[in-house]
Amino acid sequence: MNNIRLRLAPSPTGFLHLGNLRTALFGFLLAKSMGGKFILRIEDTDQKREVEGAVDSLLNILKWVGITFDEGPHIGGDYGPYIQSQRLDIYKKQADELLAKGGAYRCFCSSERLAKMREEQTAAKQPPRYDRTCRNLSPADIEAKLTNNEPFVIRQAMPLEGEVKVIDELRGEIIFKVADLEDHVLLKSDGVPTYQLASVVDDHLMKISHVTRGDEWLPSFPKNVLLYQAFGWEVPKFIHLPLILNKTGGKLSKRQGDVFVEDYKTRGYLPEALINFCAMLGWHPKTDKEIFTLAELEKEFNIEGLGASPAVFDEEKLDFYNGHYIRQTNIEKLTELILPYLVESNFIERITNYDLRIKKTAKTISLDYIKAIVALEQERLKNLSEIKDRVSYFFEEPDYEADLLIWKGLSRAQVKNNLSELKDKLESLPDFNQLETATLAWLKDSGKKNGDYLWPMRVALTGLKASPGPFEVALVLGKDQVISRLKTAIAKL
RNA sequence: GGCCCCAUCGUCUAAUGGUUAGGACAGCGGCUUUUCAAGCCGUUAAUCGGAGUUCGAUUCUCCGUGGGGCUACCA
Repeated sequence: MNNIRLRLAPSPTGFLHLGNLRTALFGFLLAKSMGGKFILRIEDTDQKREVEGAVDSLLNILKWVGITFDEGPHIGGDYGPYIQSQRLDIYKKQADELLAKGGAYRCFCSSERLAKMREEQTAAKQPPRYDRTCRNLSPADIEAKLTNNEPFVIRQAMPLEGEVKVIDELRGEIIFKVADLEDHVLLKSDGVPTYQLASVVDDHLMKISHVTRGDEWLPSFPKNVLLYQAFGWEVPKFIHLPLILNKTGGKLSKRQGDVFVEDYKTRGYLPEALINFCAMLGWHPKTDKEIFTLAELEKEFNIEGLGASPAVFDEEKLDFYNGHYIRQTNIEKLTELILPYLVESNFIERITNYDLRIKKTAKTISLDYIKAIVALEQERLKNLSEIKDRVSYFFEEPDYEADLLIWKGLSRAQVKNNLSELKDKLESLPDFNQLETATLAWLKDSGKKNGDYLWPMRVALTGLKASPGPFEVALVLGKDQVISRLKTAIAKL
């Protein structure tokens, strides 16, 4: 066992979106590929933004895509508790220690004063920054305020001059001037730590070896490094992952439509597709291979393949992956996945588990009937929910304009005649299961053109411009339905 | 405004101080064919701009430009 440990540290403030999923995935894959552990830690230090049930939904959706943890609030571990709100005493102790070491100081400034200060700074075209008033308070002053029960926060005391060199694994060395760093708040006046304190303390105490986080944290990276140093702790490796952008190059947000993983799930995207797609967004293997299962990624993922530039999320490529994995799925499983969509769109109802019937006609149908339909659509679907727009004709008589029956170059009368001939032919078939070979042979022998008969037949059965082929549809529908629909079509002409 | 990050086909990306700048998605064309899809074959399309280093820069440096992020007692 090595000492590689990575963590996912989400705030329970809502649903997981695609960007978070990718961050989670990369952390997980990095941990697994290096033979390390992956830990879940809940960062709930902002009680105001917390959303009820967010942790459960997060756990569910991660489980659905296949991301698992070795330690976390739901399974325990040697470094718990794994929920920050249950670690308040730890942060308090560490903050006091830092106070004693001189790496931090108490600040008694009121939020009113701070607001006014920032206002003045902005007006004077100065960067808004804490003016360090309380940094130079005498011990006597502090003692007096303390006995007076004045509320205070604890701020990190940044070095006054020089620069900080930090190393990001993807970008290399980044140099910050210490003068640009603010003495930010570490511990709020209610005793709850800010992210800056809690994450550093926890990453150290939980022995995290590689910190993966979004690159929106890059500006506070030097402060974090300084904090590690002030504590006298070793700085872990940092990997700041680039953001995912929407097609217009902006930040992913719910205003742009579906960004939550849950949304993709309900629209019928498979976890395999989401995983493969996210993995290729910012990571590339050494070869040209672009199709990867989670298991393969767990072996082949690496830091070297990671890029530092932001990536635009392209749903067409996701569709490609999803179509691919839908085609890979075996028919039993696919049927299982698609059944709920058929129920939801009121085509069928489930009396008991596999006791199915067509809703409109109350006709009982078998699971095999659904399976046959799914088999026909499998190679056409880009996502599961599309099924509802393409298979209505299996559950009700199709409704269409008579003109649709007419194949190019034929007259109405010819089509009508062709359909009649075809109907007679099919009716007289000794074995309906042989309809394809029999019909094709009949057309060929009598010198007829396939399209002149098969297009009208297909439309008569489906009512659609585009659909699976007439023979496959006919076989699923059964002889009686086929003859009946042909008659309906003939009557239309 | 200040600080920081990023920059190769429309999109995701590969490559190296010397390549016909490669692959994938999308697009387009073809094959197949009763439509659609799938599959196969082919094809259009890119190194942000300007200096510098160099025999040679897409690659290294600088300056622009563009995009993004941060700038809270949020994460």
